[in-house]
Amino acid sequence: MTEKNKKPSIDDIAKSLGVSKTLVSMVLNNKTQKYGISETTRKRVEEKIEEMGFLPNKAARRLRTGKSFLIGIIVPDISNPFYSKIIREIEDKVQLNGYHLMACSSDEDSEKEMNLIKMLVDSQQVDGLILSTTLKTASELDFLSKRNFPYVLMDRTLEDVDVPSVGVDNKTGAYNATEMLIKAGAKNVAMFSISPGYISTIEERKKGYLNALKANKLNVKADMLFEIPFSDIKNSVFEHLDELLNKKTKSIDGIFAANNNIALACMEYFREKKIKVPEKLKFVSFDDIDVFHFSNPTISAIEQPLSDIGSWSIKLLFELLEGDSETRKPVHINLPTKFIARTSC
Amino acid sequence: MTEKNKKPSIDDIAKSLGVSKTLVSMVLNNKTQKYGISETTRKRVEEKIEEMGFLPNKAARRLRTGKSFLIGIIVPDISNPFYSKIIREIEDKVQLNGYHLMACSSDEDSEKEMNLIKMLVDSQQVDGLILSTTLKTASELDFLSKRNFPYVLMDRTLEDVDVPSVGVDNKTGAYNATEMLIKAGAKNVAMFSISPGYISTIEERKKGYLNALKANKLNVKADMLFEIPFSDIKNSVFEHLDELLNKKTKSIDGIFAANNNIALACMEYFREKKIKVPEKLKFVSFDDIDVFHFSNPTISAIEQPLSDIGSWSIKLLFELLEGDSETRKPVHINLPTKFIARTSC
DNA sequence: ATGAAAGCGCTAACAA
DNA sequence: TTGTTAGCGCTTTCAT
Repeated sequence: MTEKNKKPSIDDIAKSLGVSKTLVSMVLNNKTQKYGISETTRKRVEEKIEEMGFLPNKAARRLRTGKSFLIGIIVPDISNPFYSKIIREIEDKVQLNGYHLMACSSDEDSEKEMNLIKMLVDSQQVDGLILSTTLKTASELDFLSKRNFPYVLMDRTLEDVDVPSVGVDNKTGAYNATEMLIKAGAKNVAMFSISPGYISTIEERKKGYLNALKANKLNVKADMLFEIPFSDIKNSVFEHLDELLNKKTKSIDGIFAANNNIALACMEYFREKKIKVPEKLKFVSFDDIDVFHFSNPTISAIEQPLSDIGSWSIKLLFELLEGDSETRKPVHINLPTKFIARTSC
Repeated sequence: MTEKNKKPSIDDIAKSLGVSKTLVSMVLNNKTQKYGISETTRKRVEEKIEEMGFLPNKAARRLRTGKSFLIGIIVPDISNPFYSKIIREIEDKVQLNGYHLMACSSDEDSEKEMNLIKMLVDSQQVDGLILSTTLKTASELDFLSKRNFPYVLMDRTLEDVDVPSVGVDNKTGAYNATEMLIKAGAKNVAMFSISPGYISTIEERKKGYLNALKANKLNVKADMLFEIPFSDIKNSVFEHLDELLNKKTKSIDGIFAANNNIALACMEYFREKKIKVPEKLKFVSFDDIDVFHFSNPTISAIEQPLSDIGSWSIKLLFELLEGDSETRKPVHINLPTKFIARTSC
């Protein structure tokens, strides 16, 4: 039971070399130039580090410097392909800069999200945060802004918040989607939105939908816009469809699904109940996923530039971290979506 | 520019209460019972903590105790739905125990994986590791075992490794899949495997495939088993299919895809080239994903119990962490798969 | 029932 | 060009 297997510390390196740990630390942090350390000693130290398999203890470094080289990211659900693809993009990018990622799911629950934020910021001490937020108001994030804590909003934004954000043009996307439904002949177009309905992306999509109805002189009735609760999507979608499709009068003939989760539930319904799409019902969804490409019928969808969303988010965050942007006004990136025409409308 | 906004430390709490930080620490760690701290002081401390919004600095705690309450998980690709669903399951479970997750992608690259392991273990000091490994031999992980570092193998296992593992019965799954192809009338069944081919799950699937051919007295020729490189799946699949389907003699009439990535590439080919499935070609895949359920045709697949894989993995890891199992033999969980019959075969 | 003090491994200000 | 030292915030041993 010797202590031989203990991991070497910076002190062990220093002692076995007969130098001070300051020196080792300098080498570790590439500050040999700055302090005019000779090439030879640098090499000697580097070799010893290699030889002993030394890796700096991040906890100690973190405690000392206050920097963790950790980025936190919170999304509603890391297993939703929309988010997992974005996260993957970000993972690759942060690695390049020596950072690492802690990704968490909020389940569309603001309270859970606040807890995650606090744990990431105060306990784990991440250096920055990327938020696809479920929060209602910017004020809930005031404590971050007050501390000057670097974070960016991704996908979803908030009113009156003074931080960088990146998202897509949801309103135009939804407008196009709805219009495509109408052009395909639908006269009675419902939208299946999702709750909480105050989420910026959803609000914009609802606006786009309503605008398209207006622009095409269709009945704009609030009773054609349904909010499906996130926690019970399938049941809720099924109930609504049961009702909407069995109405004697003015049964719907078009549906705009606000996201991929809802679309999948609708598709499940169409399958089970053998609803003919697009004959009986035109259909289009926001968020393009693999399923839409292969399904029968294939599903027209609004595609979002996932990797751009990811890379812009982390780019803006790094700009914040690098810092001299103190006074600059926060950037807001609004990326275009793309309508993918398929057979469902 | 006052220092007011600085986060409170344990010392701040102690001072503002006129007690020692030992006391505060005890309260923080629920050791008031153990040390016989009075209920009243405990309450007083707790209230102050609440009032000042104090959260313990994990870096300091980590440095002091050597425990991070972090679990690392490495999979080939966190955006593959197979893994992202497992990770999600684990995320929920670790949270319950006060742990947090750092998930990383290895891209099927052993070197990258080794680097990730080192960074998670030595630098981030995660308390445990869940590995869906791309490594070739257990010996590469010897340094972990030697240190008695807690980790479990998930999905993929390694020969002669003395740690807990959880996976599914790949051989039987592949056997069933292949047999279904044969029962559906295929006489010339190819398998599209993936490289690196030494991965345990893939090896087992290959064995299952070959066994099924033998058991059904079909030609067992090595030239019907193809290894698709992970980094270039689509092109490789397309090339192989181009060749296999345009042979004058004994063209293939059945394909077993080793995983969902490969299956998607095949399906893409079928679409583009208008290959009739199952008429011209029977098809079945390992890994069930949403796409298979909705596609045209729907794709028969071997379903793996994702949430069980996740929950078993973290359960076994926690058993390791909780510790008194020193001498116990490591558990190996082998979960059953399920054949989902659809129209592709 | 509570406090004092050492020390985890590192960085950075200051000394030499 | 290199070394000494203080201290980041916490837990834990030992005192009281």
